[in-house]
Amino acid sequence: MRSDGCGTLRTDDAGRRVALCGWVARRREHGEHLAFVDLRDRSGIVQCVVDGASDLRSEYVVRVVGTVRVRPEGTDNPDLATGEVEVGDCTVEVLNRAEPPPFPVTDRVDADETLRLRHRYVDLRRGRMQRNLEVRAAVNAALRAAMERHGFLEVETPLLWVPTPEGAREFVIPSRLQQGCFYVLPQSPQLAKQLLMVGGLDRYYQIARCLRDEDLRADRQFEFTQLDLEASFVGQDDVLDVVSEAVLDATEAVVGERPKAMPRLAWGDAMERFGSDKPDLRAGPELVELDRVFAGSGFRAFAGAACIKGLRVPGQGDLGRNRLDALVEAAKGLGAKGLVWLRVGEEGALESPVAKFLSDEERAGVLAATAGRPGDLVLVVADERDVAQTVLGQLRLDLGRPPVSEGPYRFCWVVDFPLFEGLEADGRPIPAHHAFTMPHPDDLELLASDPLAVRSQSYDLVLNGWELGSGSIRIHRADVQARIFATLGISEEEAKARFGFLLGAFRYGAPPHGGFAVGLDRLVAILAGEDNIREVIAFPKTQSGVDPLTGAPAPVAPRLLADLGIRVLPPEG
RNA sequence: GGUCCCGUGGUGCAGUUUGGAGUGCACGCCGCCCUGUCAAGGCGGAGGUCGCGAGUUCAAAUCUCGUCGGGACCGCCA
Repeated sequence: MRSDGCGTLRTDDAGRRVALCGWVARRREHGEHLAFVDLRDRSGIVQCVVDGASDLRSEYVVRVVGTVRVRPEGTDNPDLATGEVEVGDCTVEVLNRAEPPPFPVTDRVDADETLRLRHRYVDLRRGRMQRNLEVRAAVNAALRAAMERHGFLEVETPLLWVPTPEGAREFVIPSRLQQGCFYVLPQSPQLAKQLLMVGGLDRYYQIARCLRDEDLRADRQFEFTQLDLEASFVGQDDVLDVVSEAVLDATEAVVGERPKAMPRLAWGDAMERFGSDKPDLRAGPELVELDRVFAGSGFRAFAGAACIKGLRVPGQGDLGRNRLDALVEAAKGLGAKGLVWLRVGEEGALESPVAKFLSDEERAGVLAATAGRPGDLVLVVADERDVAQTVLGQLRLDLGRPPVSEGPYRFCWVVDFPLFEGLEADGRPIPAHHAFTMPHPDDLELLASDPLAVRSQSYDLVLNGWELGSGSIRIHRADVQARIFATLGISEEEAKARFGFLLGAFRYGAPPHGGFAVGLDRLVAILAGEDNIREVIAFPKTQSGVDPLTGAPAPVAPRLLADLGIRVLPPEG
C-alpha cells in the first residue's frame, strides 16, 4: 500500500516514484490547479504538490502516489526534516474522510485535558505524543537489552494476586468461583519475585504493570510500569551496578549522551545536605550547618536550639517583604517554629530584622559558612534536626528548583536508609521499607537496644528530585527474620497469618537475594521532557481516576454482580 | 478528607478586580478568489445555556452560596 514513510524522504530519494499513506496535516490552496498538502504519518511530514485539493480536508486519510523531487530554488523549508524535497505529479486517493478534529492536531497549542483524553486517538497523532511513546519504547528496549546482557530471565507473574495487609490500598477483584473471596491486583510483584528466587531462577526481570488504588498525582497513576528485577547471591553493590548500567543505557539511548556521575549518598548525608531523601542535585546550594557559628548565641531563638541550619538563595536578596513574610509562613506551615532571613548587602552587610541580635562574629560566620555574596538571601532555621532539614530542604526546592523535565539529568543513589522510620504509639518501630528488608550487617546488635539507629540495606534511585525506584537486599534467614518480627512486635502466629506462604517457602532453601524496581513512567517522562507521566502513557486516567474516552469506571449489569455474589449499596445520604 | 487555580462559539484566550445589550483577539469551520506556499494570503459568512443550580440586585459572564468537571498540591502512595 505504501513504499515509504512521509518523514523519511530526502534529496537522495529524488526521482523515485513513491506511495505514501497518512493524514492531511494542512493544505495550502493556490487556485484551481496548485495546492500543497502536508501529509503526516508517524515518521513525519512531507509536502505533496497536487493539482487542486478542494476535496481534501484536515485529517482525511489519504494515499498519495507521486515522484520525489528536490524543491525549486529558494522554496525549501528548514523547519521540516523533509524540507529540501517534495512529492510531485501526485495522484491522491481518499481512503477515509474525517470530521474536523475536536482540537488542533499540533504541538503549538495545548488543549483541555478532558478533551485530549476523550479523543485520545486524535491527541496521539500529535508529534509530541508520538515522540513520547517512541522515547518510551526506546527506554523499554534499552532496559530489556541491559537485563538480557546480564543474564536476567524474563518471567511473568500473576495479575490476580492475594490480598496482603501491608502497603498501598489494593484494587479488589471479586471471585466468581469462590464467592465472598477476592483477588487483588498486585501493587508490585514483590513477593512473587522473591518466590522466583527461592525457585532457583537466579536472575529475574519483568517490565511489570503495578496497580495501587491511591490518589493520583502528576507522577502517579493507578497503574504504572516498573522494570522489576531480583537476583540471587548478590550484595547491594551488585544490584546498584546493574541498575545503574541499565538506566544509563536508557538515558543514553534517548538523549544521546551518558551522564557520567551517579553518586551514592548515605540517607543521613542526603538529609543533612539537601533536607530530602530524594534530593534534586540541580536546585542550587546545599544546606549548611550553623551549630558552631551560633554556639552560645545571645539570640534567644538560636540559643539552645537542637540544630541550626542555613541555606543560601543566590540572587534573591531583593525579594520584597511580602515574599519574605510568605516564606516565614511557609516555614511555619512545614512545622518550623520560625524562619530567620538575612539579605546580603554590599560589602557583606547583613540586613535582617534579627541582625541587631547577632554578634559581629556570628554575622561573619553565617556569611562564611553559606558563602553568601552581595545580592543573596540567607535563610536560617533553628529547630529539631529533622525539622530544620526538611523545612530548609523544601524551601530550597520552592526557591531554586527547575522543572523536573528540564535537564541536565542528575541521577543519584540514596543508600543506608534507616530500617525503621519511627515508633508507633506503643513504642514498636515502623518499618521504613518492608518487613523483609535486611538490616545493615554492622547494625544487627542495635536491633534490641536502639532500633531507630539501625540502617537497612535498602536504596533509592533518584533523578532530578523524583524517586525513580527503590529496592533492598532481603532477609533470607529465619533467625534474622524472627529477630525483626520480634522487634516489630509481630508474634509467630501473626507472622504466619500475614506472610505465611513466603515464610513457608523460605524454609526450603532460600538463597540470599535482593532486587530493585525502576519506575518507567517517571524515567520516560523526565527523559521526554515532560513533567507529567500522563504525557508518556497512551491511555491515562484523570486525577479522579476516570477515563473520559471509555467512560471507565462504569456500572456493570446486575447479572454480573449476581454471579459474583455482590450487592451494591445505595449511595450515602 | 483538605487547600489553591481553571471552566466564555469547534479550539486557545481576553473580558470578571470596579455588575449595565454576548463585547473582543487569534486559530479552526463554510463559501468565493488566488500557480510556490509551508502557522500561505485576500474577501465574505455561520457559529454562544459565559459548566450547572440557587441567591443578592432594577440589572449577573462579572458578586455570594452550592454543585459538577479539569489541573497542582497536602493527606495517602510499606
